[in-house]
Amino acid sequence: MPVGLTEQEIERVDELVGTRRKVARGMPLYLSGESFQSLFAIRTGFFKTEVVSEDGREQVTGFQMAGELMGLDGIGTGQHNCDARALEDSEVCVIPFNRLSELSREIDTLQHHFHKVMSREIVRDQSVMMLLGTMRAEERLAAFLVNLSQRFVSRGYSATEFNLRMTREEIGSYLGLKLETVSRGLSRLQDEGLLSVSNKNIRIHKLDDLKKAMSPRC
Amino acid sequence: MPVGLTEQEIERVDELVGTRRKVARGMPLYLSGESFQSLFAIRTGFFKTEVVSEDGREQVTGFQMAGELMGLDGIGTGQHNCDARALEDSEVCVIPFNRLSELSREIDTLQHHFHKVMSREIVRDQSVMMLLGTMRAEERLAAFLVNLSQRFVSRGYSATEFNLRMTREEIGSYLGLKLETVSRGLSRLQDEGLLSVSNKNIRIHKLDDLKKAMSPRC
DNA sequence: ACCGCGCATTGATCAACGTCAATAATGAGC
DNA sequence: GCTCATTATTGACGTTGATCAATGCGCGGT
Repeated sequence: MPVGLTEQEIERVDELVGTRRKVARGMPLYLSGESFQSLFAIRTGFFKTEVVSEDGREQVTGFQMAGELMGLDGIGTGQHNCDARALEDSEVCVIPFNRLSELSREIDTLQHHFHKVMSREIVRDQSVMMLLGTMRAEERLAAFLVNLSQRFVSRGYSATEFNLRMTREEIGSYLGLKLETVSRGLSRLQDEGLLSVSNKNIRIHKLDDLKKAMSPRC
Repeated sequence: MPVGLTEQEIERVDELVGTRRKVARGMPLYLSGESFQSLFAIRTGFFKTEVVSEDGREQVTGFQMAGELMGLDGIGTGQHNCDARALEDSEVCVIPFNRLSELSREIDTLQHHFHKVMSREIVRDQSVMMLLGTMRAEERLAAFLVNLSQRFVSRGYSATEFNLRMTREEIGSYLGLKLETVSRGLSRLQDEGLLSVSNKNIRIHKLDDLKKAMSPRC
């Protein structure tokens, strides 16, 4: 993943990425409480991460797609702090964390890259906090769809047509809304002509207006 | 901060912490957009961090007290992504990030400690996401006060009596509530006999019940 | 291909929280 | 110590999104 490495360094980073692991749709990659040993880089597929609080509340904390790194939350305690579950048949690279630590002591580009990835995860979480703390239901939905669109396009897929891999309930959990509110919100965005929804298929007609819909109404 | 270092290592970590800096109440430690150079460890005082979105929305993303580290969000982009502002006259240690990087390549205890701190920040942010996404107003307030209480007690202060350094509006921003709702919530917790509020002074009478108030009603 | 269950949509009602407003209390600065 | 601006409290009312409920649809699994 990092750039600017010598041939030899690239080789060593390659062998760091030990094994691959397939995860069938619905199956966990790891569960909260399990001992943390490795990070996981998604090769193909789609995941959700979910935290469960002591009193039984559940919340989806993120959706991860190809190229993204999972498991960073486990470093602090040595145990995973959330469940990671595949939303479709997926494959990940297993990155043993102690080997990553060693190697990043020798290759400073790798070290720097790793620190940046962690930092960006913090910034991402803070923008979700902002979404949950200040946005209204329809704004949250618009922000969610625009974010997905951007991530798809940066992977070479269409910015304006894609399939949701998650249910309305999972979207709602992520956005701090009930599934009915998600459904109504999508219908409303459709009525406004910004997009078409057919089950999990989304076609965005007016991406600019959808971005505007992230801001407070008129 | 890390433990288990040799004499010599401790010395080197000490000289890593270059200078100290005082920040008067209300003054910024750093602002969003400023070039990121250093992390800051709080020696004394109290801070808030606040993000401002493009469309002008503001949200307090955290309150930091002595011993806590600030600035991690800047590593990813090389620019600070939030404003950090002192809520009372404060003093911080300036930790130049490139020197920390170098030193953590040589002292693996330091490296590991730093990774843990970043990871815990991610976990903390996720628990705030859960608070914002699933809790009701009074539950959020209870969780906020219990969290403050725990952090005070771990610093040797009273778990049951302390002064809030922030306004109702700042609490509300952090908890995704309006200041009136915060005020009403505190009054309600007082009516229920769980605590006494007198402006910024909080006395918790029933810490156990306050913890229970974090869970869904009855 | 079919079946059945999970998922989605939509409506009606309600509670929680936001908004607007008026007043009171505090404390920072002179 | 006084004053004024900031902060906090409380009430009345409005809006948003949750809840409860009923129906329809689609897709995964056999």
